[in-house]
Amino acid sequence: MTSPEIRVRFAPSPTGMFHVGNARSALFNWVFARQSGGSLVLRIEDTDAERSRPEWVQGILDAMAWLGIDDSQYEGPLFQSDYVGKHREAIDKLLRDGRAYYCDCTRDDVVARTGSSHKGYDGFCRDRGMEAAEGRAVRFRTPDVGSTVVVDLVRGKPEFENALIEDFVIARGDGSPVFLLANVVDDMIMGITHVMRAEEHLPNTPKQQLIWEALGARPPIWAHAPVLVNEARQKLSKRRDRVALEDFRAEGYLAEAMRNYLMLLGWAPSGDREMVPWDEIVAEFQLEDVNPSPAFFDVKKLRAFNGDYIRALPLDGFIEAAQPWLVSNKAPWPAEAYDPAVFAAVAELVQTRIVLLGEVVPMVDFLFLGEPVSDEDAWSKAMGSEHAAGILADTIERYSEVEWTADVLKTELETLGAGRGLKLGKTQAPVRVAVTGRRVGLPLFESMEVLGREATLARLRAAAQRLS
RNA sequence: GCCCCCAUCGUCUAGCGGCCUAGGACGCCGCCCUCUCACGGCGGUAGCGCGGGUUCAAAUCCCGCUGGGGGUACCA
Repeated sequence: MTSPEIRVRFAPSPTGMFHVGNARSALFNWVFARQSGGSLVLRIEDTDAERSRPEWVQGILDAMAWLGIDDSQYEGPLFQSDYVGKHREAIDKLLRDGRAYYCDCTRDDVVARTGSSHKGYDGFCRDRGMEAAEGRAVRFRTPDVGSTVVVDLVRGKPEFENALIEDFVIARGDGSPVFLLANVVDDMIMGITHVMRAEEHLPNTPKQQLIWEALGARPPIWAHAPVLVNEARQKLSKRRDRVALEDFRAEGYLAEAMRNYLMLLGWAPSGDREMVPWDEIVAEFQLEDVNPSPAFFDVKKLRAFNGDYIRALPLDGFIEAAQPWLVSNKAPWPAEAYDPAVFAAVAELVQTRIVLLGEVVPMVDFLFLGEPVSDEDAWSKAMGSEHAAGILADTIERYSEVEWTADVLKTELETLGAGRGLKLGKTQAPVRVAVTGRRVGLPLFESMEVLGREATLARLRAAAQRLS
């Protein structure tokens, strides 16, 4: 089963935020390398100087580490720009072997000749025998006959007729190598045996395979995973859709939930299971089992997953995971107002009520803020009842003397409401808003017990005064 | 236009010729639990795109159609 010679790579370009599609490709590659005993290479494809930016490189590294793929898990990062010399050598070889030729046609020339902007190159310079010169691009001479069969682990053997593949550019007029070629040469140098990437690269594959063969090497085995799509079933796009991994992380998605969910897009573990321990996913995943049809990146399902993962955390694990939202500048209260013991006292109640870690804040802010948040809508709904003022007054009176435990507090309010013919659900509403500022939240009596008699009474009095 | 890929509930999927009056999960809708909101429990809703074959038997195999998607750059 173990095939040490298997080598895969993840080759993102640092031209924007790391998005969920990148994440899935990284995960697929990593898992494949892991379970086959092979290795993973991280290669940053930074040859598009126009759009590449160094901070995006760090973004890639950080995002991968968050998902559990840190630099101990891969070779690299290697940079494509360090290999331009090799790319140049490959281009020269192809030129020498007659597999490529110089071309000085502009795009406009081609369009003018073919009468169409999407018919592809017409082969005009194929046999003009031009020498190297400033501004002349290099084109790969594709075969006129036969076909190129791509061996793809998820799609079988797509076949492309060579005559339909245009003579594509492999080096620009300024001599710089183009992706199609650089990508192949890098893979060759790095000993890549399996190339797995998203489906959008499938049309490139016959061209790249032709380059592998022209360079005298055996092409890798390919695997094209389906694209991730939005609700309209279009490929996820960073300009149109919310896809930045960093944003999900900032909202409070757990890395474990994210990577488990991502693996489920196009693949399913054995049995009727979805939440699966990571090591089992690593053991079970098979590229051959990947579903070839596009998958909708469903945030609703991701949310449900995240909630499940949060609830599955041991209590101390949950408290730790919530820390960034509790003590950083993301929290609406001053740092000194935060009391870990207070949070610990309600943490279990919080844990079952949130789906995103960021939701801890509105859940516990009444404990750390000097005053409850102001919510006019909640106020008017809870205090609009004719009983509100009376309930508040009675509650203040009773709560001033009773034992301060959740059970007692509850019993007192219950009997107090019963005297007015009200169920607890009704009676607690004005008290909840007075104390926490919100209509919904943690169980009221436990909340008051933790808040303490003094603060609770102060808030009840403030509310009673405002009402009168 | 041309090339290529894809096609099971709204969504992600299980299914790899008979075990399927199609299973699970999310969503949605009820009910139970209940101090609000959740959690949890129970139940329900909803699907094999269409037409031809092949076969004793097709969601599963083949062909066509339709529909969707990707690509079509001196971007990656």
